[in-house]
Amino acid sequence: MFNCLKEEELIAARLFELSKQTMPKFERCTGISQSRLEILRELFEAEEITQRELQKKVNIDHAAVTRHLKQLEEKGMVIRRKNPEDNRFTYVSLTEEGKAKIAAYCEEKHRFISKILNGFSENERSTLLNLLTRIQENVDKM
Amino acid sequence: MFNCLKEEELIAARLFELSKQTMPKFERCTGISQSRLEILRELFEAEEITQRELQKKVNIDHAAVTRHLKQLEEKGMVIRRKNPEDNRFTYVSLTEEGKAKIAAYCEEKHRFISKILNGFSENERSTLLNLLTRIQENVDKM
DNA sequence: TATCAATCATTGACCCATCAATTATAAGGC
DNA sequence: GCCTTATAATTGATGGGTCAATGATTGATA
Repeated sequence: MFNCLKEEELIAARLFELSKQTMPKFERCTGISQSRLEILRELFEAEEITQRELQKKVNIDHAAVTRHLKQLEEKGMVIRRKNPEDNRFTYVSLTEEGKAKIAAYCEEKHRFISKILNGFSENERSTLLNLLTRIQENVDKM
Repeated sequence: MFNCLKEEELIAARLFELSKQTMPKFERCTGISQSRLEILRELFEAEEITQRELQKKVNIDHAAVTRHLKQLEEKGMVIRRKNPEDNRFTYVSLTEEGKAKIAAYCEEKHRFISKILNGFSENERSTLLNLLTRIQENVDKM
């Protein structure tokens, strides 16, 4: 009746199901959430970066970024300081301790992803990446 | 250094990004969350079903199911009654009002999904579905 | 120069998910 | 017939996300 069994619907269902199942498993396996690890990785690559810039890169809400950083600061992984030229901006950077910890997280993440894509050929991987990228483009347009 | 630029990592990043962006857009476009709509669709197909069975089908936590149903009940879309043979179980079913509303939601969902998969050929869709299914199988094994 | 608009960061209110603990009921072994 | 065990549902604590409102600072302008 609702015509919900078409292939399109199945794809959407898979995508949804996949993220629903994968997110919590990722956290259990790696010991950190995907968003938080993404933040740390951006910080690692940027050396020092504005909170605003960071927010644009990881693409989650301002508020969520603020809260992540606050917790990371409490854990001693991150330092924040105001831009002396313009007090509205705050720069964020990793502490040495923070940098040291990231390696292990990335290692776990890497292992996790390999398991998920187990059995995929080179060809299949690039096909998949291509298809996902096109979906992403469609979503961006909305 | 952390070897995070491999294709595998890009695929994982896309998948994550996709779900992060799609979920909120889905809700804005359709007026309902994916999980809640999934619950309603299961109820529609099952006529009457145990909360436990429903939980297994939609594959979210018990607690979340309870809370969804409570809200759906308050909105008059759902009715719950205890199994007289075994009071531990509670049956859930849609009200007439609930049934009436689902059609519109599914319509919106359908439109949304079509936009997301815009430009995909029949072939590409089945390839994608196949690849996603294989990822799902890998995730299930973990 | 005093004010208004723009920008960044923070906070509060809310939604949805998880896990762990609790409650209620049923069933089985002694 | 009681006590342990198992199962369903609920509740509480916590984490992560959104949006909307607020604060703080800066820059432009009348």
